Amino acid sequence: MTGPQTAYDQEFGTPDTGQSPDMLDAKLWDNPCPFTFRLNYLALLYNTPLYSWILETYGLKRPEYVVLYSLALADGGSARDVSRTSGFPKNTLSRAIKRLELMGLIEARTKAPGGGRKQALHLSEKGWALINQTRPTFETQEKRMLEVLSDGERQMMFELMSKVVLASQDWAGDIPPDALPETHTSKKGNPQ
Amino acid sequence: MTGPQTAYDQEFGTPDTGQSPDMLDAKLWDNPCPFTFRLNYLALLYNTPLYSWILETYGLKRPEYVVLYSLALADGGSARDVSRTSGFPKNTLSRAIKRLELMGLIEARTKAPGGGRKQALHLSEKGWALINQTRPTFETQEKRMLEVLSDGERQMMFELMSKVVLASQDWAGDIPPDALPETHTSKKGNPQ
DNA sequence: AATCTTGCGTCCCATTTGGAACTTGCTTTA
DNA sequence: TAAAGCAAGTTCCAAATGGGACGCAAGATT
Repeated sequence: MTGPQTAYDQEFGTPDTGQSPDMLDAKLWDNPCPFTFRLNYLALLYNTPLYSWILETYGLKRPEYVVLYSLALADGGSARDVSRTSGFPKNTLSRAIKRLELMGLIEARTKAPGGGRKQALHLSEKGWALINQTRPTFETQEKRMLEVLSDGERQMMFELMSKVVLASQDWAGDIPPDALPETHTSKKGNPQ
Repeated sequence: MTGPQTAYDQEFGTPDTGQSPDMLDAKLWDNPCPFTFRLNYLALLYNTPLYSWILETYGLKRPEYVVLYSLALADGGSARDVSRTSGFPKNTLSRAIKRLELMGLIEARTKAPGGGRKQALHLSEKGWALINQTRPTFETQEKRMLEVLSDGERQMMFELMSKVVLASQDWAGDIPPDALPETHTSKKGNPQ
């Protein structure tokens, strides 16, 4: 379905419109993808302030902090593991890890630089300290975020989200070919 | 790329540690922030293939497509509106809009370049065509994503997410000062 | 009206990002 | 055991990104 619709009646000449058609409302209530919009929007609202706080307080960029956080949860993990569970490409993480090593937040890898095969990474004493110092803030933010929900609702939410994640094998990875509106019928054109 | 194909523990011949940490499991089940991890993880799995498909098929980068999608939902919106509802900074959107205009996907703004005040943006005929052609794929992906849930569960999920979004005023924006483990003064608490 | 204030859009430029090719080393196969 | 295959990590470099300063228009204040 493609309702081209305009969710909000379009004004033709929007008269200066002091009140623009509240785009947020449109995205929330008139969106063909209401779920994934909420997903992205909440992630945004959650991540942005936290990571900018981390940056100005500790000088760590997001991929760097993500590595620390990941190792705190799965000590001995590899760069590849972090990549797969966080979405950052491996070269970005390679850089991040190099810098963390330099800062003494993760233990120096014995493997000679030049890249070997899977390298197990470990937080250093300092790395653990930083995580213990910062993680509570992330936790608190998540708690605040879910404060509107009752205990039962939170539980339900958790179960539903888990269910979707666990089934992600079924839908993630690639676009279903039959969903594609003519990817390459004729290379040029899309003659509509 | 985002096709995690069971590449988990392939071997446990790791010399010393021996354990294969399975970081994904740790992040799912051992995370102090289980909700926001799922949020980010699902957003990642959803966005990545779609936007890379858009890029190779139509040559539009993510901020560009986001502008189109936003206008399709709220025609006449401004760059600022898109920024606030999508999280991209305004200069990134300024560039995106310029390019879309150049490509004829949004109607040329009358306002002289040099920046005026709020400018209402509108999709062109071509812009609508592109959106009508692509939006179904986004929709399908969302449907596939939620296929594991029953109708009732989907409904519940939708309501819970909406509730959290609607209350976002209460928690978004800034870190709660009392949650901060001492930003720069004497440090106390949270040792360990 | 004159002036101040606010806030949108643009430009400049240092920094960051990520695709692609490469290096290295484990694993498999013959 | 040699050779091929494959996957983790690194490097290179062009491109994208976003902070900050600026210009400009529409309220707000007097």
